[in-house]
Amino acid sequence: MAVSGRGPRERMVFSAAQLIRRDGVASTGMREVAAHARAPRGSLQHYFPGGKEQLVNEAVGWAGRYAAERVDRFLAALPEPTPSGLFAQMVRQWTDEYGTTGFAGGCPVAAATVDCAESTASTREASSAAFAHWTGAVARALSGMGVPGERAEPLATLMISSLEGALLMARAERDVRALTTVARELGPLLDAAVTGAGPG
Amino acid sequence: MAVSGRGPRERMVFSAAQLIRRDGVASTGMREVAAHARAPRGSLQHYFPGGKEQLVNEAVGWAGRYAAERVDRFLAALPEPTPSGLFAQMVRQWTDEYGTTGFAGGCPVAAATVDCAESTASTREASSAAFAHWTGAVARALSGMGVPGERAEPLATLMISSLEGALLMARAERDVRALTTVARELGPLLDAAVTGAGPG
DNA sequence: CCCCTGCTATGACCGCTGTCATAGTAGCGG
DNA sequence: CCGCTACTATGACAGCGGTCATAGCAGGGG
Repeated sequence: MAVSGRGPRERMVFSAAQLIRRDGVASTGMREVAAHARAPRGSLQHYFPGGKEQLVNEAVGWAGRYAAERVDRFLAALPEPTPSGLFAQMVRQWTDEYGTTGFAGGCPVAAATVDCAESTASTREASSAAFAHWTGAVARALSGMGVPGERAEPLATLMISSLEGALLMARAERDVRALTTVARELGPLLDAAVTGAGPG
Repeated sequence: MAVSGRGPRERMVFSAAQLIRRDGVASTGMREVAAHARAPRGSLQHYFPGGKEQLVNEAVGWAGRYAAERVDRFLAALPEPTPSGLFAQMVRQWTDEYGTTGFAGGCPVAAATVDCAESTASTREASSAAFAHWTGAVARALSGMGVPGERAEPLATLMISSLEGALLMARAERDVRALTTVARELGPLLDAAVTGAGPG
């Protein structure tokens, strides 16, 4: 359950993301990352000469790419794609995890933003890029479903914002209530955008 | 700009919330809190014999009460209260701050959740209670505007989730775009609930 | 003056963290 | 065997963290 990628470098980035999303950036130690990845401690300074900052940034970047790729996969798996269906899948991924393995982890990008937005410029930029990557994937998916171009990105932002916030509440409450609520409440609004009739 | 409350104890709780929402829980030191509050270091173990955990929990509780009280004040200040108007005010508070003092801080409850949800049970409970307090205030406000009772809390959850998530994106991007977007996109949905016609 | 209580003041301790320095090993081309 | 490169192995260091121990001070009742 701990190690998956092939190379030690890849494993360390993956492990960093795992630990960060559980304990936050500051509480995650370099030695801990190496141990979790079953990688030698000496490899840290070899693969990440930029130190912890570099490792964290790569973990955040990996998380952003992973989230975007997940969106693509959800889209491909939907029999007949609708915005609400996609959002339901995105939420479902989390309710499934929380139902089976518990409420240990949140989103690593959120953790990096909270911990480093003010202190570490490069990490804040990595978080921003990760959000942009993710938002872009969702917006493209919406466009492909018939959502007008100028409404795709705002709706993608709304989806990701709601998901991130509901994740926070779900972890605090140890209950998926907030997640299922936002999925249910937002569904009709998202599907209504396919017709092209939007607000304001 | 740093100190406001009267007693040293109150000031330390307030300062803790300020520093936590900027740097996260783990990166905020006790000595730093005392200095920020212009309070003597020796008072820490006097007022907070439970250590950092107690101080953090009280800061989170304070933030929850403050958020709820803010909602009440927004409600009272609105000429003719609507759900979208309330949400716009809640969002506006943040866009104003980010416009004037910069993107240094986020929500202390979010920070505490990210940093302590898995490691410190009492802090996770404090976060949960803070969210519940806040959600309750919003739900009561919605009810007072004519939103049906069974729809008030889900919508309140949606509002707070979207706000929290947009806060994360705004800090990462150093741009209030996500905040204004969720306010604009969610407004019509919220106002539509006043008529009583809801989804599903 | 004494004692007690609320609060403040400091210094020390220990554990942990990121980082560096140094040295070692494995493999390989020549 | 040499030399080179990629990677690993440790030990040390300096800094900072929360916490504890101890002592000081102010003030008020008796």
